[in-house]
Amino acid sequence: MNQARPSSIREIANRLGVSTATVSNALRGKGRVSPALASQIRVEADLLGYVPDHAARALRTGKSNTVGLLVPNIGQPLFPAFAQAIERAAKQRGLAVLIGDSQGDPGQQDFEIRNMIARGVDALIVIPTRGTTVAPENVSVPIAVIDSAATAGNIAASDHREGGRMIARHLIELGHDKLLVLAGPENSLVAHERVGGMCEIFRSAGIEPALKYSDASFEAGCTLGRELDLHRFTACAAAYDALAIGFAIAARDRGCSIPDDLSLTGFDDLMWAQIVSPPLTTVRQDLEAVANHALSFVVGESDASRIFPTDLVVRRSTARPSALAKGGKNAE
Amino acid sequence: MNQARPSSIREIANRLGVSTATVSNALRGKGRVSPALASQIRVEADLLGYVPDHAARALRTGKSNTVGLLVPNIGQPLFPAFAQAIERAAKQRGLAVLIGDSQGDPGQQDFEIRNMIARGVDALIVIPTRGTTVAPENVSVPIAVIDSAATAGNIAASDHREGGRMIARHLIELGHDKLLVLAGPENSLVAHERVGGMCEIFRSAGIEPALKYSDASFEAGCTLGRELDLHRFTACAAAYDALAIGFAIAARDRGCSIPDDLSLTGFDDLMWAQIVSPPLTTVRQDLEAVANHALSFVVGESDASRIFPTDLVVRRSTARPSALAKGGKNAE
DNA sequence: CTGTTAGCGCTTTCAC
DNA sequence: GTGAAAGCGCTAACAG
Repeated sequence: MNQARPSSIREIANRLGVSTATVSNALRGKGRVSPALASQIRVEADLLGYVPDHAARALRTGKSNTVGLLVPNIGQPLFPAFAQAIERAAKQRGLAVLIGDSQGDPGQQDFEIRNMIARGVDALIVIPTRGTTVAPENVSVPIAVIDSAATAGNIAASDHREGGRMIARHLIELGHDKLLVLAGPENSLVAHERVGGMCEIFRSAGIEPALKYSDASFEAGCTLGRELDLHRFTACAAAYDALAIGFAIAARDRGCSIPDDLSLTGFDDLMWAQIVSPPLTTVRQDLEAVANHALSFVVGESDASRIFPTDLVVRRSTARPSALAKGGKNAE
Repeated sequence: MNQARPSSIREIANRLGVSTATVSNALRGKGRVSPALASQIRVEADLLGYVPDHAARALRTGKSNTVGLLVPNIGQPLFPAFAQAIERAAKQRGLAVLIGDSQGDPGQQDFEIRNMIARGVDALIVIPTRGTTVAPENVSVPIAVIDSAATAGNIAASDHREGGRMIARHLIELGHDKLLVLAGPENSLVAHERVGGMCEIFRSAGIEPALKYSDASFEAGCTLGRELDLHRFTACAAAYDALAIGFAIAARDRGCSIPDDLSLTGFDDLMWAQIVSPPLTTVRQDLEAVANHALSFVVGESDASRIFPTDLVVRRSTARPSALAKGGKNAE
């Protein structure tokens, strides 16, 4: 079945006794070709199953119609969802996505950036690994950094800070006043924004929350849930769903009931946030919008940095503190 | 910072007064170049920050050093883990990965295959969307299909059938005799293998399990857990972790305690299988090995189809049926 | 050992 | 409207 050499523009040209330039023009609707000839060429082209050679075109035009996407760790929740959103946005624009995984390693991240540029991507979309900065200087392709409003060079991100505020307001409105914040990694700007937003609101309500830093992982949440003195708090706000879920499991093992003894919130609205029991009150990002803007930027449709609103998703892991709502479980 | 045109092989050649061929040879260690000249060339090359032009090389050699990876839905658990394994295996061989998402749509899958080939990938790795076949005929690049031993043209897969047998043996050994099997989608070959393996063992033990087909999703598991008559069974074996987890949640809501009232097993060992309560007995695939073989195949290091063993992971969701183990919870 | 030459398949002036 | 020709940057024959 496989013809050794796929047919080229020249083959079409020869068979029709026209020039390659005309074929090229006809097939791309550029230049001026008589409608009759043009359609004749198109017919011949798909008769031969002609497919333009990508490398040749890229060499000639200097554009590969490919973008690189660099994620910290595709195995971690949320990044796949991001990748999917980016892929969709790219496909929509006729771009392909070269994927790279930094595996949480800043060195790998640098390497990948170089590597992708060497491979001729037209643009780069980078979700930076924690604690790294991506400097678009010294580099010949547009780079969109997706992280947080506080990140230098950030181009598209969710409003993590406002998300934090929403969570905090929600807890305050329920009447909570003894707050534990699982703040995630100290060097994560995203976590820093989320926690910063929460603390703004707590403090303006005259509450000083207890902050606990840790990894963003489920396991870290477990550890914290096992070790902390839960009785000192009426609510716990985590900077990541994974953290909250780990915390919930550990807390339950200790006989702490959520939300009766302690309200709990997460952040990200992972698929699993609605699955755990009780389903988690959390904040959802509009990944589609973020991805879309990142692509708009790198293809030059937009030149601004944008921050996108998030949604508070109230589920059953939050309730009034039991001291206020005596006898009424899950009171709204 | 950005020099408009990155320096080419010719620039190096001119500056050193040698030919481009010599530079090319020197830089790639091919042909014969005197060591002195070669090192001189290398010095000049990285002085100029020379980076070979990928498109030009691809055009000339006909190889892009890029593989396409096509997954059914990167947003679904397990596929990200796969993608990561493939990416690692590819990077190891100096290949980049162009990622495509079929979004569960056979049409998209076809489109993506064509598209990637048109983009000049050297090879394709396809995890087929349920109910589809990928015919490597009519196509000019090697394709490795990753699915199941029963899939036509499969090149690398886990031994889903033996995994099913392991689960079944484990349940039989515990003394279960009233079996419910959540069989997943009827048109999934992977599910079919898993369930087939389970049933082999159950039947040879004289047990006829009840089979329930459904989507592979968490939600489908919930529905089944809500609707089925749980008292008729001592154990439930699901073809997917997601299904098992959904089932567990729904069953618990109905007051059914796992594993006391009902043992439960999953399949895949998702990150969440160890997180749910109780942690799920399940089967783990060696994704790394599967990914690696798929890559070996497409680069021509291997020409065989291979099936890889799986591991039974026993956790706390399985126990002896309570009728046998009266008074002892979680008896081993 | 090193240089010359001839393209890979395409797009793009520029002439007709 | 159409064609001739140049050349993107690289590698692979072959000649010296």
